[in-house]
Amino acid sequence: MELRTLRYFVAVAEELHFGRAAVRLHMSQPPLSRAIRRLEAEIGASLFDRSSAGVALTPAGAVLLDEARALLDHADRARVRVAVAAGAATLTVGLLGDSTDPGVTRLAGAYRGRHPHVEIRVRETDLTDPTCGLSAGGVDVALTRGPFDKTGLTVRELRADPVGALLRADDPLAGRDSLTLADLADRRWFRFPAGTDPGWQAYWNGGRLREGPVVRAVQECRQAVLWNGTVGVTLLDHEPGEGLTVVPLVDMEPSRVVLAWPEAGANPLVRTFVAAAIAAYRD
Amino acid sequence: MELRTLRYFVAVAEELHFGRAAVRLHMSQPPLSRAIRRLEAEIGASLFDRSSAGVALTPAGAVLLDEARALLDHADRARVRVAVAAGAATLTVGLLGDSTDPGVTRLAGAYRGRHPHVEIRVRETDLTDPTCGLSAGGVDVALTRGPFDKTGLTVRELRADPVGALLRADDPLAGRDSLTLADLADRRWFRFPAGTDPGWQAYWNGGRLREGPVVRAVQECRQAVLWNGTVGVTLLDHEPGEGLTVVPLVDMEPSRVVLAWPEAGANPLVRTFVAAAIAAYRD
DNA sequence: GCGAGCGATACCTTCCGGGTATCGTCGCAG
DNA sequence: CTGCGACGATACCCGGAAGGTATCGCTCGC
Repeated sequence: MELRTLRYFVAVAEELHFGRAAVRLHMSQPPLSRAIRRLEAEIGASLFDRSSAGVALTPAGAVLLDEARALLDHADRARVRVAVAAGAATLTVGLLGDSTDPGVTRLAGAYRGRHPHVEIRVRETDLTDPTCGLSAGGVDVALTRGPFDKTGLTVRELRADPVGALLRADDPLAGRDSLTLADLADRRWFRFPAGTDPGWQAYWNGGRLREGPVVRAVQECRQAVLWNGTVGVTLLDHEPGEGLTVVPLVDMEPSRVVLAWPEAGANPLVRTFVAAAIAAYRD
Repeated sequence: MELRTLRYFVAVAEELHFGRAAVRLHMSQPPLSRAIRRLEAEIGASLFDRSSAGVALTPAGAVLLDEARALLDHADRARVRVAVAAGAATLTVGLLGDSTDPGVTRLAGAYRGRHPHVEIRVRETDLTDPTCGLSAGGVDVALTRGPFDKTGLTVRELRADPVGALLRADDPLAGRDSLTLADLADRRWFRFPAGTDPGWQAYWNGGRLREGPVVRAVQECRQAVLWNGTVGVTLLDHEPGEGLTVVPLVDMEPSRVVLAWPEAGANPLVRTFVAAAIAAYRD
């Protein structure tokens, strides 16, 4: 009954679906099934009813779910206390510049509530670094958006937001209910400066690099759209700003809010932050 | 920071000596050192000061010791609660017959205090089965004495008691301060019935099988000594009984109180019982 | 009746946790 | 001051567990 196994169990118990739980755990389904079976053997009781109707918790499983959550939470708190005792109780969170996501402040607040002795520093970066300083160092964990080069990083998706084209209100396409990328194929798109992560750049360009003005921040993007009709991609629920409208792009991947942190050598508090973030975004 | 690693850490922190901790954990010293180093790397702080003067806890280590104990205890309780929910909250403890060890009742009491919802059944056996019914089945864990055939069993030593020869008070050797096995080489020793564990039989015969009356219980042994001067081996601090004395045997291994349980397929509560027993015997 | 979905099984590969042997360092005794 | 013993660290090896891919068996809905 190791903690890792309990994390597996909690994932399955919450998803009530081995496949989805495996995705959440970044592993494939067979070893997860096996781990749960071993856990059941060790506990001496079956934890799930697997029927054709789906997966359900047994009474013993329900008890273990409570216990496992409490135990994992306890472990997280223990980690933090040790870090505090070691004088390493600072966590630097990288934040994607101009983010209007209200979850961020709620998240930081929730974390401070759980672990009041940890000092959280937020470092905001412009749009040209989707890792928010992770690759440059000095940042322990980044709350940002994909996609970007993941080598050396662990990435956990928190949410997916549908996106749309940001257009001038007087654009011929501004009145449409929805658009496809083909509708915008011959437009100018804004670019990021040379050296920006290619995957990130390509995403905001709807799949391929195109010509257009170079910008670094959300405000610059808006101005580029206003000034010369450059196409921008933005979140559907963003307030577009004066003179601008947003039209849903039906064939574009949603923008994924992700948490990213170094695979190794990380600040030990990162795990606790990740856990808190996942819990906060679950609602 | 898995639970197993924390158990390792607690052992080292309590022994303040890697070698002894490794013995206690039934492993060798190098992997233990490595595990602790990995834990320190993961925590991001050193937990021990290793100096030539010995091993000492750092402040962070002291905090982790508290946290780890609490966490391991929490895990044990969680185990028990799940077992209770699964309706498997019965533990059958085998006890070596005629044991006068006062720790046993204290132990059962301590366990009931920690885990009041677990029903403990005590099954007492005579001296001919040192595994107290473990090998026969129906017993989850045995509180007994070594040595015996350990195949398929895990054995944990709790204490070692010095032993002496049990002699009639009017025996020529009864007045001696101490004896060696050589002093008793030509005596009759009691035997156990055929089929009794050979190592066990040999131990109480001082190393080799000898001729003598067949007995099954402590009272029979005493009577055999009284009736015909047969030699018995018993604990130094046992009350020998009317007409009998005990003389220390200086060249005999002490008698070890041990806990034994099946290596696999065990009742999941066994681990919690073992933990409680070790804690109770530590004093 | 058949395909899709889902958990279980089979089997392979990799790596971690365990082992033994040995080293480096330090205190101590002769 | 030099050899020796104690002790933790290091080097290296091996078996098994944990992870992966491919596939099966069952059930359900169309």
